[in-house]
Amino acid sequence: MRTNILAVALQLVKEEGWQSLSIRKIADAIEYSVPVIYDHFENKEAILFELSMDGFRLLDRSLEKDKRKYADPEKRLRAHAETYWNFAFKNPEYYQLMYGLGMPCSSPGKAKPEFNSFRDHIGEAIEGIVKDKKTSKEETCFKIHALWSVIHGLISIVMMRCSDIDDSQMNKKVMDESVDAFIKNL
Amino acid sequence: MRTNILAVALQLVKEEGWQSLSIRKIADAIEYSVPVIYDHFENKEAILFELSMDGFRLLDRSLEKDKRKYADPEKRLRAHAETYWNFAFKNPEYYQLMYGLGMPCSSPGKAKPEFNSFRDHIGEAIEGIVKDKKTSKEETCFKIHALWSVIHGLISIVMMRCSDIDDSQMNKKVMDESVDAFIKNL
DNA sequence: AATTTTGGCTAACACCGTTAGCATTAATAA
DNA sequence: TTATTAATGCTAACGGTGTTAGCCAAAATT
Repeated sequence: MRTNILAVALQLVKEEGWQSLSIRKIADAIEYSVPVIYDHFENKEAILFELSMDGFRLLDRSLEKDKRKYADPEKRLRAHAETYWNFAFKNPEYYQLMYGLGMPCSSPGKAKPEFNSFRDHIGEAIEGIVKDKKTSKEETCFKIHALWSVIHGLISIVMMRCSDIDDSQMNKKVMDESVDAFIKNL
Repeated sequence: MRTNILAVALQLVKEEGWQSLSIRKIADAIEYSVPVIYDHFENKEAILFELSMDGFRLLDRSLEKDKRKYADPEKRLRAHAETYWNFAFKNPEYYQLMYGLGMPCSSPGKAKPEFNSFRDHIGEAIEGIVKDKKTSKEETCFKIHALWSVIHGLISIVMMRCSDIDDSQMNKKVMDESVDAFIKNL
C-alpha cells in the first residue's frame, strides 16, 4: 500500500509536475478514498519527502557503481560529476524534489533583461580581465557561467541547509576561495 | 494601489515566507476585497513575478554601484561576487523568488545520511587526489563544497532556464571545463 | 456467540485562486 | 439639471486544496 502510494505519486509527478500533485489525485489513482493515505503518511509533505529520499537513494546507487568501476580517484571524480549531471537531467522531477527547485512565477527565461543583470555585470568584468589574452567569445561565455554557477550553487546549498558547514563565515570563505581560484585560472 | 499591493505582499512574504502568501491575506492587509487585486494583476503568479523583478532591480542597483566604485576589472569582479552573496542572505525572500528556491518537503538538513551521498562520494575521491599534498582537513572540506556548488549551481541555472546557452551539450561543456579547472587547482 | 479490532468510507472544515454579477458612486452628455 | 455612462468595489459563488472527525461493516479474537 505504502509502496503503491509512492509509485502512483511518482507517476503523477512525472506526468504533471510536483506542483499539481494532490492527495485526491493519488487517492483516485490507487482507487481508495482520501483518508487511507493518511494511515500511511502523516501528510502530503511526508510523501514528497519520501520521494526525494528515493531520489537520493537512486543517485547513490549510480555513485556506488562509479566507485566500483574506477579505482583512480581522478577518474572516479570525473565519473561522479558526470553521473550527478546525468541524474539531474534524466530525473528532473527527482532533482527538483531533492533540492527544492521550481516554484510558481519563475522560469523567466531570457525574456526580461533584469534577469541577466548579474551575468552581464560579471561578464563585463571578466572580459576586462581576459581582454589581453586571446580568449574566444565562446570560452568567455563558459567562464561567466562557471563563476555564476559556483556562487549561485553555494548560496542554494547553504540556503537549503544542505551544507554541513555551520559557520556562515566559513561558507563565505568557500566562495572567496572559489572566486580566487577562478580568477587565477582565467 | 498596485504599488501598495506589492508592498503588502512583500511584507507578508518576509513575515511568513512566500509559501503562505495568499490573495485573501493581501486583500485583508490592504483593506480591500479580493477582486480588486485582479484589477491590477492577472493572477497570483504575476504578483510573485513582479516581486522577483523588484529583486533583480534591487540587485542591479548594487552591482551598478560596484561598477562606479571599481574601475579595475578584477577588483570589480570580486566586489560583484561579494554583492551577490550579501544580497542573497540579506534578502532571502527575494532570492528564493528570483531563482525559484524552496518548496514543501525540502530543508532536509543533515538529518538523513542519504542527503550527503554525493558530497561524501566526491569527498572520498578528492581526498584520494590530495592525499600526497599537505592539504588541511578544512581546506579539503572547502574544496568539496566548491565542486559540489559549481555542478549544482549550473544544473539549477540550466533547469530554471536562466542560462543563455541553448545547447545542452554546451552547458555540459561548461561543467566539464569547470571540473577540469577544479582538478587542476587541487 | 459476543466482542474487539481493523479497513475503509462519507462528509465536513477551513482554506485556496479565480470570476460572474451586482450595487453604488462619480463623471460625462443632453 | 437631468439622464446616461463609466468607474469602483463588493458579495457570493465555483471548483479545488490539505486534513480530520465520525461512522459502518467485515474480520479476527475471546
